[in-house]
Amino acid sequence: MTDAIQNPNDADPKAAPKFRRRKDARPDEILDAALRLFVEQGFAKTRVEDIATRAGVSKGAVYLYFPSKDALIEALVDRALGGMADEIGAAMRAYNGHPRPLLERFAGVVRHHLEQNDVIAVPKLIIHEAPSQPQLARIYGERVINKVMPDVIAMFSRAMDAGHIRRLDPEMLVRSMLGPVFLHIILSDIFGIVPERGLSLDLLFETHLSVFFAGIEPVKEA
Amino acid sequence: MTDAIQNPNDADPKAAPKFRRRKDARPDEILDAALRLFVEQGFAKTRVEDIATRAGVSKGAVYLYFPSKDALIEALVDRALGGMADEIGAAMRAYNGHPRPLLERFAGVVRHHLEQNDVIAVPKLIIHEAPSQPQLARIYGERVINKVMPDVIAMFSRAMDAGHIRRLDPEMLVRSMLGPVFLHIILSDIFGIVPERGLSLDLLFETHLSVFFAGIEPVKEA
Amino acid sequence: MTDAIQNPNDADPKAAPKFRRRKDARPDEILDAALRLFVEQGFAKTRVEDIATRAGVSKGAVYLYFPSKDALIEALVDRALGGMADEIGAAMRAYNGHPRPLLERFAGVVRHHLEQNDVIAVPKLIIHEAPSQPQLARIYGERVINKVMPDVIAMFSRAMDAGHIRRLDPEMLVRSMLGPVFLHIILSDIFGIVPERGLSLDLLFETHLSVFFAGIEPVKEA
Amino acid sequence: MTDAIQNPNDADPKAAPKFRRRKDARPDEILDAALRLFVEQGFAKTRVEDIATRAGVSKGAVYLYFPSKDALIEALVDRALGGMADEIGAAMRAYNGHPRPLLERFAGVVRHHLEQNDVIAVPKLIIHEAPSQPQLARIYGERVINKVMPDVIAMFSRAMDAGHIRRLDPEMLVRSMLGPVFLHIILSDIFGIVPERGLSLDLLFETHLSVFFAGIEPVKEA
DNA sequence: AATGAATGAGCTTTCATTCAT
DNA sequence: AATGAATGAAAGCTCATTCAT
Repeated sequence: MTDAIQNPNDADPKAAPKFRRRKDARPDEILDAALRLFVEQGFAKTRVEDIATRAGVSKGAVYLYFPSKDALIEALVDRALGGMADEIGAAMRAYNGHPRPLLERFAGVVRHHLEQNDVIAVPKLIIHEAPSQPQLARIYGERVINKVMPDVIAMFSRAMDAGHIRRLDPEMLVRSMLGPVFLHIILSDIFGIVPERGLSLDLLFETHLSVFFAGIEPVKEA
Repeated sequence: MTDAIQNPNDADPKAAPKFRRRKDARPDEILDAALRLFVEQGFAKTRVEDIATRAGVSKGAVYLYFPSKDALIEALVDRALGGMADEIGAAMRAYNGHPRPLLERFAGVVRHHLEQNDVIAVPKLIIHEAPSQPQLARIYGERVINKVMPDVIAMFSRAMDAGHIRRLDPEMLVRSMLGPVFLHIILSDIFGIVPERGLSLDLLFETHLSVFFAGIEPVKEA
Repeated sequence: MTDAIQNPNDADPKAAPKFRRRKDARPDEILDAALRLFVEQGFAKTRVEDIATRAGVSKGAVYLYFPSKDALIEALVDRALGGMADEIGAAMRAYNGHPRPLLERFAGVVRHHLEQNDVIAVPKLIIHEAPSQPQLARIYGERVINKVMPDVIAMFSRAMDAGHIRRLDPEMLVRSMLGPVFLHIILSDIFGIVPERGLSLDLLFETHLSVFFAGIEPVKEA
Repeated sequence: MTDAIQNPNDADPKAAPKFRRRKDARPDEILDAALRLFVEQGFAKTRVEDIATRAGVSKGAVYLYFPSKDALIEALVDRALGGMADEIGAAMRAYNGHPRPLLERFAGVVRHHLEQNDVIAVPKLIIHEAPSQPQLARIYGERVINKVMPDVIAMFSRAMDAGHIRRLDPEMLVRSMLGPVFLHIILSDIFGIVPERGLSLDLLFETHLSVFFAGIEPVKEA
């Protein structure tokens, strides 16, 4: 899943004059090219020919693997629906202690992906294209968000029951947990608003986690 | 602040409840129609003729007031840039006490607009169209976000100096403050993910503010 | 006829706050404006609104006097069909001596119009618009050219009979007489090819008439 | 010289009398269709779709080879700029005797093209479209007229120095030489004015050359 | 399997013409 | 008589999709 934007078409197209690319690589290369261009310029502004060129194939070849331009964006979402959601869900369900260690572990993973700028591309794409491709948002919402959300909520609920954190609406707590990171991404991605100091992600996570965990700590009796 | 997308028929000076119309209201009516359609279906999928029809005029009339389709989206952003940013900035600069009352007041305003679904439409539009219309994001970023952000940051800094809240990076604190609300909007708007219980906005603000303010409270000495 | 481009809209449109322009001036002012613009940019590239503006009236006013844009160009040709053709024809028919004095007199008239750049505008217009407005060329050809041509031919024939000039096809002689002037106009008008020295018209007429008259002189017996 | 509008199907290297077609001939076929229509109806009145239809392709195919409608007319002029100007110039520069034989040879070439109605089409087009496409006139003027003119002038000057013809302004002499032919073309093309007797071109050249050469003959001493 | 020339529906934009005021 | 806002047909151009090679 993480190779979503891994090997777009490593520079030299005719470097392997004999080793025909493993057949199955083609569709993925096309999707990689499409994802990049969709994120860069939006779905509507991206021409199928551009995708083909970027993927190092001909326009016609795209249609050998995908029946339409719309199918490309759907395939992109499909490809991104892989294990992650299940993994996260499983981890959440299996967890029982104070949320902090678990969430800090996930923070590390998210940070990694943000730096790689890979997996994040698909959600970004969906946000941009949601109005014109509502089915995407629906699919992604159903297959990713609705899959993970209940497990996170349940994890928070257990933590409240166990007294690890104070009692709050667990569904809204998810927004408090993810919102700041989400906003940070949007600000830097769309508006190019990046804090002046270099390691902004470090600072973001440090600050956010500090506030969040202090904010959900059980109230200390006087 | 509320005039960002105010109904162009307000403040009608000289009755004439049925005729009138021409010339004055037109541009605003067209922008209203455009905004609605752009948000509903995206800029690319919206045809100029649709906008005209929705505004109750002919295709040609749109070009009487706006030189191109692109100009429509720019005019929309321009129209939304009114006083709001200045007002918020001024309020922030004038403020000196504990952030809570100030932010709760703003929470109320934001809630109101979320329920009206008016002013929020333009930022939503920008988020969707950012890749294909980068100049929009730039303008909005420069004229709104960069205008308000420093004042909010300064307000947080003063509050830290005064010991009202604990010392944290104020720039990141802005993300912690706004992020959860922002994510809530995106989740409900794009993915249609709405908490089952009715008054989700109440719950959102209650939970978020509770966590946020508890999270930034000065550390109590042992 | 020579006022065709005389008074387009002498600068100040509201200089005569009381003396309403003689009603009948309007159509002529519109035609003047139209002729200028048609010659400058061609018929197709000229918008009715531009004509109206140049004439100092509103777009709608043009349609008060002319039923369509096509009608403008036809009216222009009509207006140019005035006396000149008849005058020239009459002069030709009345003439009986050696062609030289007569033609030199006409050369002076042509020179004058070339310098004024007025009457010449309509034939120029016809040349440019002939393919898209064939009826214009037809009318002009029938009402001007075919009217004058026979009289010139007859004049040449009489001159041959009288032994003033040598025997040549009189119809072709007309081309020899007018062609060089015509080409000079085209070269300077379309290609901007103007001889370096200043008084090119002087030189043109001097050279051309010298060659022409020497060329048609009766052959001297050895 | 004759390749200016040469049939694009010449020189077909590998038979295939029915298939073939694609890719190679297309641009020329489109230009041929465009030229015919531009000359027939003018640039503005000709729709790209008409050109496509006439060329036997679809509207889109035109844009496969030419980026815009304007580019078509420019390509037409470009295509016509081939060797002709150079050839004529070279012939003029190389020539030293009495102008008559040289010019009579060229008269033959011109006659031929007039009968073929091929190369002449482009200058005609330029004359008609000059006001709306001034760059065409500029290009043609620079690359054809200004290229040939100096050589013709120089040739006349040499002939004067050698006493072959009498001393006249050589620049104006060019107009005397070409003007009658030019006017003949315009008269027949635009106004449909054709002398009644059949072989008008024969008569034209005979008369014109007779007058011209008699007109420039050195003055005989008494 | 792969290509890329060709197609044509669909969109933006222009502007002659109309008509309420 | 005069205006200029409004109309909508018409045309240029794009690009997803097809298909002969």
